[in-house]
Amino acid sequence: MNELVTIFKALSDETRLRIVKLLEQGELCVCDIVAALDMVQPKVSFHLSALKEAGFLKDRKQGRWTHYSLNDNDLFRRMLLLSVCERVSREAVREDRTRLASFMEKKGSKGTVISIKAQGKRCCGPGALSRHRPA
Amino acid sequence: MNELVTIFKALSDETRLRIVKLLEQGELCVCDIVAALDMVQPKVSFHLSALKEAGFLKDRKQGRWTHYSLNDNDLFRRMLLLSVCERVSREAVREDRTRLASFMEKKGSKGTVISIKAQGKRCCGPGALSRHRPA
DNA sequence: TCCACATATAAACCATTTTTTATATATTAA
DNA sequence: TTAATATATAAAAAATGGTTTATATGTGGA
Repeated sequence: MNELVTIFKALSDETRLRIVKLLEQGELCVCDIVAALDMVQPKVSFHLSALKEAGFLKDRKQGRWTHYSLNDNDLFRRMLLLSVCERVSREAVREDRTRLASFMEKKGSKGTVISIKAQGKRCCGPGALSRHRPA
Repeated sequence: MNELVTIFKALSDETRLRIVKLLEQGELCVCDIVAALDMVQPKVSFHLSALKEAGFLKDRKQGRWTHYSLNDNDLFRRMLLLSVCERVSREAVREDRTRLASFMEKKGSKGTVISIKAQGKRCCGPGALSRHRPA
């Protein structure tokens, strides 16, 4: 019962739903999410860790970056993530997407990028992680 | 997005999951639930209203009693309720069931019962509301 | 080595939720 | 009408959750 409570609690916060919706497109590192949500980094880390504790996210450490992505190991959680992505309108996260895109661009042009093969890990939704996604 | 948060918030509390699990068997009035959970009545009313606000319950007023039951109008919520009932173990609510049963019996023998046709409204789960259930 | 960066964690603070206690409302029975 | 019962609501207290600010940790580059 406790696990169930943790699962639902993780999804009962707007910021966390926005994070899920962002990750629908594929993995992101913390600084991407910080830019997309336009929030301070500890706040984002707090919510990421709530989602991770509940089993919704996995992380991949690489150098100084931590990349988070939706965790599709468990069918129930996957179904919930899918429901969330379906139900959070494109409109609701348009600005997040805009900020993310412009942050990505800035990173690209800065030349501080380390080249990584894009990893097409996806949990749900129609799109696929397509962009070349270094940090 | 707000509605989604409300939905998940409603399910992210142990007491409310216990209530859902109790109502799996069919409608109950507040005093039944109070007895089953062994909690004070305003507390139970508070949680019932959270579940109702989120669209998980409907109520039926009859005389001095309010009978609550799972609301199966919406497919998404129904799926969530089903998931909850599936995942909350029988063990986890055994004592609730025991207290409920003995409360029912007491009511029955007290003779203060008003006769109502049992209503087989069910949302999910294998059992059906079978008992003759007045308040 | 030293510095800058990405992220995590801790502590203090603020906000929301839950619980308790008290009381109000409505209904039925006497 | 009065008393008893079932439930709801309100206000205060307690608990939990989220945000902010400051700092720690770990990594890679100069």
